[in-house]
Amino acid sequence: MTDIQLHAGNGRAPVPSRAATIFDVARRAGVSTKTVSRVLNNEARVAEDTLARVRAAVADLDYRPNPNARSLAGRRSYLIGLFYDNPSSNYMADIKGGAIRRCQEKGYHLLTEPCEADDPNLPRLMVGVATRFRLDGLILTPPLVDRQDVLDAVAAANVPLVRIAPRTHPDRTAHVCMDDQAAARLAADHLADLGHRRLGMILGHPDHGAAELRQRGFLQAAADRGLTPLPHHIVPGDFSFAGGFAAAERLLSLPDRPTAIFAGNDDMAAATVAAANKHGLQVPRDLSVVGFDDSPIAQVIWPPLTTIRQPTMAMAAAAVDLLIGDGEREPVRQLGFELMVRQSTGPVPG
Amino acid sequence: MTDIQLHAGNGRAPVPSRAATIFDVARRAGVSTKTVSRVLNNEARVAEDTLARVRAAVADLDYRPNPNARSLAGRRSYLIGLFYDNPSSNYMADIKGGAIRRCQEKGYHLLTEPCEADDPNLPRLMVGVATRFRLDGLILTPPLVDRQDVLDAVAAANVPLVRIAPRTHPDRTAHVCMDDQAAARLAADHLADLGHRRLGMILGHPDHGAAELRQRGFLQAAADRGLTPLPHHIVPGDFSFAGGFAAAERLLSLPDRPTAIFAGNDDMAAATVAAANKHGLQVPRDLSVVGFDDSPIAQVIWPPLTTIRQPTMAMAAAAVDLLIGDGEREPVRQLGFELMVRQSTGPVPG
DNA sequence: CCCGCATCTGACAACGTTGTCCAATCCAGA
DNA sequence: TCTGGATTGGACAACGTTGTCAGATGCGGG
Repeated sequence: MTDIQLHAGNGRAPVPSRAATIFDVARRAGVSTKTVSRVLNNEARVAEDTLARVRAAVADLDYRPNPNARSLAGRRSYLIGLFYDNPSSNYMADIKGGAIRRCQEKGYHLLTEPCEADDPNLPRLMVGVATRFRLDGLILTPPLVDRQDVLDAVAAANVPLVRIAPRTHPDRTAHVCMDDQAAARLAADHLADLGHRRLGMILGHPDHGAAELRQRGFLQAAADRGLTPLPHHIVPGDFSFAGGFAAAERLLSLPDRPTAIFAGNDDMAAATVAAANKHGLQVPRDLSVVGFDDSPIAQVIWPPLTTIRQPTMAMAAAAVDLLIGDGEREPVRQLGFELMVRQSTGPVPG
Repeated sequence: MTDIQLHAGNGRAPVPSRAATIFDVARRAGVSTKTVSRVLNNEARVAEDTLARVRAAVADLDYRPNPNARSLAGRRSYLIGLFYDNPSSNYMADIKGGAIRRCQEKGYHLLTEPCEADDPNLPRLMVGVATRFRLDGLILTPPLVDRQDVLDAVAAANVPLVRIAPRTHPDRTAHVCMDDQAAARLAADHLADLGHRRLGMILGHPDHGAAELRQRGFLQAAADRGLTPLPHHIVPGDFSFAGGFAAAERLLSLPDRPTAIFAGNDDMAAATVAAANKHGLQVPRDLSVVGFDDSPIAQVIWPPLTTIRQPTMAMAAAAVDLLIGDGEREPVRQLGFELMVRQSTGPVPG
């Protein structure tokens, strides 16, 4: 794990009973508290040796500023809020994980706040939390990202905001996204390449912009191949396992059921595999399934899912970066994707 | 800024541009800020009508106290810290979900902090976060719960602590647990009842107390039935899917492979099912599998897992309750369990 | 009618930091 | 040597709440 031991023996640093304050540091360094504050906040114009003395004192005392006092006095809280209402716990686990990790790296903390996507009070609630905690920024995930009243309220309150995978982005507000449409095309192409001609799709939640883009890419790729999926082979879903299972059952009960199904996300793809098993169908011999996300679930079921790898953790990390923002860069990040061919897809039966 | 409402119309309460402070409330109610504070904190001895006036003012202004100021001045932060280093993201998702929900109900917030279980600096780090944020309490999950240096440091710093599923609890320190041993017995009984006699087990991570208890219960139940599992049918695991997969492969490659496997948790049980599929074995026809936890993964694979339902979310919620504590109750909660018979177990083959 | 004891209320000082603003210092150039 | 601008340091007031403690008020009994 570690390559060099930091301290010998049990010579562990003692845990101080009372945390050091800025006064302790100032006294030890022989400067005023304000100067310590300058050093801590990387303000310019602190003499070299003063800086070194303060740094040393900080290290000696293991001093860390009290975040409450800091955000009460200043305008920063070193806290980022993540609001979400997403049925896919796999997706959210990746989002949270990516955001938390990056926050830790940068000395920030993450406040995760589940909420109700159709709560009319959402703007008030979010702005309330943001202003009270002096949040340094807000991260929104679908479908929250497309609620105009929320966006307006957050903008009016002057709270920095980064949206993940928004449907619309009229004025280049900060967001992180990927090319869902191209990715869906790639998935459909993969199925067509394997010889499948009766293609089915389980759509995502209609409130998510990505759902629409994935559908569009799917249809586009099919059209490019001269295929026209049957209307009743395209069924609604909601990105949840349960919803996907019901949708898959409908598709698989059809007399002319598709030989390949593209599910709007991995949860629904896993549900499709489960439904196939229940119907005595073997994947990929009797049915090919492609998912989307490459979330943990993809490799935890059998057969492991062929899916589009979406860099979910990286997207969340990028969102944090944009918020903490060294400011200069473009407030938009588009990340890449990749088709992960595993064992849930195979040649068309017969 | 202004106290005149800016927009009328769509009926929704407007989002104020600047949050109201305790002064605004005090002025509106015609009392001092201290009295408002009293009301907010449910202190005794506030006259009925004063109380009503203040309550009304609070409601009118949609006032919520600034948490930073609150925790800077007082001793509470309305923040609870959850530290963890657990390989099962399914288990942790339930823990976090249960804790967050209860926190929201009680007006608290949750700070989730992943960390390294073998970091020698953990005590210092945890106490640091706790004192700086004035955390109202700490929740620890396995294997963190059994690090004596952490427990000592936290106790010394006088930070309330609740442990989830600790291995040891010498002095009745606050904790939430379940009877892992009895639950494991139940699982093994179920397999024996189905006629299985060649029982295998994939153990949990040795640093987790629960792993040991589950093993003990398993062996006990076997012994009660006059069965003695072969030593090489009991293989180490680590509660992760990957670890479980490797362990399952070892078991399934054996010439005298078990006909039923009890996995230390659902992640490893799912891995066992996957490994069986890979080896061309059909579950439950050729192999029965029992998991532990009833985490989301149990119903997301095919066949759905027979498993022990552990009330993980309820345990996390109980931990929050103990921390917020109306103080009076016993600082220990033991929650129940249940065998969920689904489709990964069946009669012994042949 | 006044006293004393419960009850209730309010002034003011923390809490630990940052922002504002002015003072001190340093140095080059006149 | 003096001047003025550039640079660095420090005193003090926020920030919004709670804790302390003394003061105001009401009420029953002497």
